[in-house]
Amino acid sequence: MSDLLSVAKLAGVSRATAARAFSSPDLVRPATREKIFNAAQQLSFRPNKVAQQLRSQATQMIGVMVPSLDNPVFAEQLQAMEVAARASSYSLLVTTSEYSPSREEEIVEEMLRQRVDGLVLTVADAGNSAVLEKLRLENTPCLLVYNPPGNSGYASIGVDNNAAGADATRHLLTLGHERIGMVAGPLLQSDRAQQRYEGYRHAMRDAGFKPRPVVEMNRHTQADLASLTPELNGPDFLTAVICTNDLLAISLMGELQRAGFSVPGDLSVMGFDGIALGKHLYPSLCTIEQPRAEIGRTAVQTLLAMIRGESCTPAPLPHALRQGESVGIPTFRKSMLGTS
Amino acid sequence: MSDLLSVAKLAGVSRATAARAFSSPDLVRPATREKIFNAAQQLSFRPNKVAQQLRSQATQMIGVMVPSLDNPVFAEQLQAMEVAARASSYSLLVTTSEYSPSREEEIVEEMLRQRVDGLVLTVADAGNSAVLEKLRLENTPCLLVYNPPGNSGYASIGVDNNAAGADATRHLLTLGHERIGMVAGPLLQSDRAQQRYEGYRHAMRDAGFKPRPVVEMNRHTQADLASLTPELNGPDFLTAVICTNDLLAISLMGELQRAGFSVPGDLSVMGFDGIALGKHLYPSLCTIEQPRAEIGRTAVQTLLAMIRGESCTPAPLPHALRQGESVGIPTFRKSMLGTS
DNA sequence: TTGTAAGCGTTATCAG
DNA sequence: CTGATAACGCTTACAA
Repeated sequence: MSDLLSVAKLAGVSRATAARAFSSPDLVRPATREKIFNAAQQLSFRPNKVAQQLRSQATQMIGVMVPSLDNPVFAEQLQAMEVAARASSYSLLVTTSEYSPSREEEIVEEMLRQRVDGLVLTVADAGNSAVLEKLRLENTPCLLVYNPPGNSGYASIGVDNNAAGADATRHLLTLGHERIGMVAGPLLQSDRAQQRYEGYRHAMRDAGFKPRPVVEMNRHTQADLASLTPELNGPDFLTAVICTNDLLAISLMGELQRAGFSVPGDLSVMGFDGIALGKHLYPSLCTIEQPRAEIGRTAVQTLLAMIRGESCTPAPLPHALRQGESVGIPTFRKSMLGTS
Repeated sequence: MSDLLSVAKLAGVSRATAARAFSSPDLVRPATREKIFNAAQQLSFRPNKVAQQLRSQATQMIGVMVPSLDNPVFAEQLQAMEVAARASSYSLLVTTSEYSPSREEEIVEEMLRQRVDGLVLTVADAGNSAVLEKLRLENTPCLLVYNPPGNSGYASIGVDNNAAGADATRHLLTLGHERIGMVAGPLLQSDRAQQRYEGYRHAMRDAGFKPRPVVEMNRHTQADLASLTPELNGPDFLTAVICTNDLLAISLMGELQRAGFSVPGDLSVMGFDGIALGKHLYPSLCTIEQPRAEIGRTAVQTLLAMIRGESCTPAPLPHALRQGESVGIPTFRKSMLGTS
């Protein structure tokens, strides 16, 4: 591949002049500029970013680590980040940690070696993270996404999970539900799920009801009905559940219906995240919508500001309740209304 | 950030020796090696990949371009690619084209400047693509994913879309459907959708039925019922449809049910892709499953082989019919069975 | 306006 | 086994 020097030679100028023709075209006389561009074309010259990066000590690359792209929340966030980054002529180096702390460390080390200008991470548990500890000693700007801020000393982009969990709960309470449960994936692997649970407990207590223990599933994205069945029977059976993410909620709805339960007739189901698909299902998924695209965009913009040396403390982004057909009035209420 | 030279100085050796301690440890005496490692630790030295890349003229980075990460097919493929790439110590530079040919060109140009070792692309239409034309003049290895091979002269990883479209159709025919339609997003933007349609036509004709024109939606991932309604009424109403991707199918099912139609009672719906979520819905989505993870993995491995200089012609990967509750026996058949 | 020359942090070749 | 030195392709003072 041809380089600047050969372009310069062919154009009959020095390497410096050729370089300037590209980086600051107005510093070079139009005539010579033309000669240089022509030469470049003939040689199909293409500037070498690696060399630029080495020389300028900046890569214009940002390192992104998410737990898994199999969950649309992260994919949708990444989609937005990519668009935002490209708009500022940054590139994205993308990795997935598969929720494993050891992978997290390898990945970050690798990205630091690559000299990314900054990092956008979603870690398992920001309050207790080896990677973040190590990163504290570095001076590469770093920003969290989805992880609750506060636990870690790092800036974070996301919603107030605690408040959002409470909002979800209150929505169900308002409809008349009292026996509300919470369904989560492996809890220890998700600080945000924990916060959502806190919000739930808070709202339940405020309303005078006893919060129940989390029903914990083995996987983050797939509910298994058996774990929930006990809560669906007996005198104290649930009339509604909140899942800590949409995939869990969707698969739970499927399992329930397949087993002959009606949603929301027998059980109201709420999700959390607001992935695009949820709107199109039937019944459509009632959920707390995180502004995934805005989160992605804001993450990029905030990180770029940090890279420029501006210090900034991002505020939580607003979540929203998305109504959906998967939630209804609890059964006992409906009959009361019918007979009153 | 400290560099090799400062490590060397602190260890009291030359830069070359320090370098060797890392790249070929057995070429340096254990004692000095230790000194060097200690010095590196003290200075928290971290090798600079950018410099290595410049020097070695290889980045160990592969450039990936997909249309959009909002569609789980691409996200799931990317997830697998990332794992496979990291296993071979390659990194992924990820971009989205948003189905826009002009973006496709910018992106590829950018990646070539970055000197990625190879490219994995999913383009709108491989048979008629400016990017691919341009790339033909370059010597950066390039591999397509999902795009049908043959049209472009580029190797491609994916299933045989034609055969898969025919298989889908035959599945419905076998169940007794005769009035089968096909629903697609903007056709011109997807060579694979076109091939799937070809397969459908072929299978219909083989069975002695007249293929119908595609019902084309405005968006790739969201069906709108109004466009389909005409086909659902009249004497010639459809009993089954095949959608060119799962998102389309899922949203169509939702719309139908919301409008009071039963799936599959009034209309059987098939998808195409096999995204993970489809299995968990109710009714679960009957679809043609593309082995997304295997596609991602194979793409990486094939590209790495090409980078190593091995020439290889990948074979199409096998697709599979995934049974699902969204497809049933056509109504007129059911009543015939009932009264016979 | 253009040229000269010194790096950016590695690695590889060739001597010692 | 170790050291000096020359690239890799570009940018940027500083000079002319």
